[in-house]
Amino acid sequence: MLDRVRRLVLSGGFSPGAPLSEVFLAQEFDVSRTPIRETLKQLQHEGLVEIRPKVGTFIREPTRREIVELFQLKESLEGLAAGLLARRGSVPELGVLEHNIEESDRAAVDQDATRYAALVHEFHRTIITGAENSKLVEHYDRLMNQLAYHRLVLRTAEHPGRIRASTGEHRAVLTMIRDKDHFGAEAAMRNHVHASAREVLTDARTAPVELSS
Amino acid sequence: MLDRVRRLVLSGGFSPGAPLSEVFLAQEFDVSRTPIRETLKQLQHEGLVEIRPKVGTFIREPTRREIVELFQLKESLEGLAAGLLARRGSVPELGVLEHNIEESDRAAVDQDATRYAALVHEFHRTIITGAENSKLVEHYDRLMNQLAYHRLVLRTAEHPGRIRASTGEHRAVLTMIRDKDHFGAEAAMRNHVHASAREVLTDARTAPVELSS
DNA sequence: CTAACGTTTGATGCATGCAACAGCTTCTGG
DNA sequence: CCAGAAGCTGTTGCATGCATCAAACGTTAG
Repeated sequence: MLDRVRRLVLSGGFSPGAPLSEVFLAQEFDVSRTPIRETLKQLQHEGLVEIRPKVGTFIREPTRREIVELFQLKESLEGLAAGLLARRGSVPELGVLEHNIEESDRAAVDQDATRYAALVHEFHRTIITGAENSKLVEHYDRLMNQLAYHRLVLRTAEHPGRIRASTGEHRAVLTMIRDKDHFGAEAAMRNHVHASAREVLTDARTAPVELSS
Repeated sequence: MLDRVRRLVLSGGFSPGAPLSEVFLAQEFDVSRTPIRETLKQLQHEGLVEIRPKVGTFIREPTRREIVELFQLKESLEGLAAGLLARRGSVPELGVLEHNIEESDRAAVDQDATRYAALVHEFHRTIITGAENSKLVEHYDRLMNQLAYHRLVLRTAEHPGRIRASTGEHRAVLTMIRDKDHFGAEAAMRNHVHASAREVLTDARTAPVELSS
């Protein structure tokens, strides 16, 4: 139930601020209001919706400031993941990551933005899960849900210049992991996420952003 | 409602694995099962309890591995916070932190472990909130809830040796923040959390721990 | 015309009741 | 004495109904 409602919210079918009536969702999923209510409370806890008591539930649009905050967190968490992965004894993910970058390159020259975005997502997620820290995965997922990934990133993926820079940064991260340089891997990943965040934030709107330094 | 039940769980009145019956909690707080159910679902999402479908809700004891994972995250998040704080233009928290360390020193010489632990907690929390990143605060709170702070840390605070080392590390962090050395502040904080985690983990049980490097 | 007020409406908040199921207990056949 | 099955019990899962309240609307006095 939770996943189904979450998917509905993240699908983008509703514009931010749109009301999510309990009775509507109940009819939509053919259940009673009770399980819907439980679900909405959890989604509120995830930051995806806002429940105004006695009024209703609304899809939450993160403010620009919150997006900056989320990217700061993303940078930290992904850096941690890359470092942990580089520290592991054997890293069976290396092959997957290598293959992913090759595919990404191909998608880049084909200008296939959708496929490229999917590959980038897979690259990052492979590193997160490869860190073998289940709590990190939980926090990361939570983070990415709030970032409403698709809306922001898919738009960015349409820029060819960004595509090239991104695969280069991915290669840098991969090299550090292969060399078991956990300090370098963390730095490379943080640099990559930082650059990517700056790109997304300057692209998404016109207002200037200070992400930090 | 959520806070009340959470406090009850964190109070330590129930041993890990103890069942949390909905009807019991409903009577305890003099409400019906419905709001209790909603609350438990959220606490499950926070990782504090485990809901076995059709069976019941139980207080969740994190495994040793999960505690290690949580400390890895803690190190990363607190490092981020210290760095962000050091980057801020003006840092009004400096006075509070300075005062806190002085009080901590006093509590240390008095061997007042409880007061010392409270001050340490306040020190860390001041830095977290001082980073001015609301999402970071959310994730941090979530993290600390799962760590069942009191149980692990209060025990550690009883070691005088650790007390002295800890205030020293606190001072190092504070100095870096005052100097606006965000790189150093992050490193100092991570070092401090790492050492503290190692202390807690080796103290809590007898088994050896590899936190990382 | 405007501002304040009462009314209406639509939603949530919660209590309650029933069905369904996991796990334990007990009974029975060997 | 033991293994397996049947039922028993306590719990959750969910539907439903009523009370409550916020916001919108219309009404009326000034």
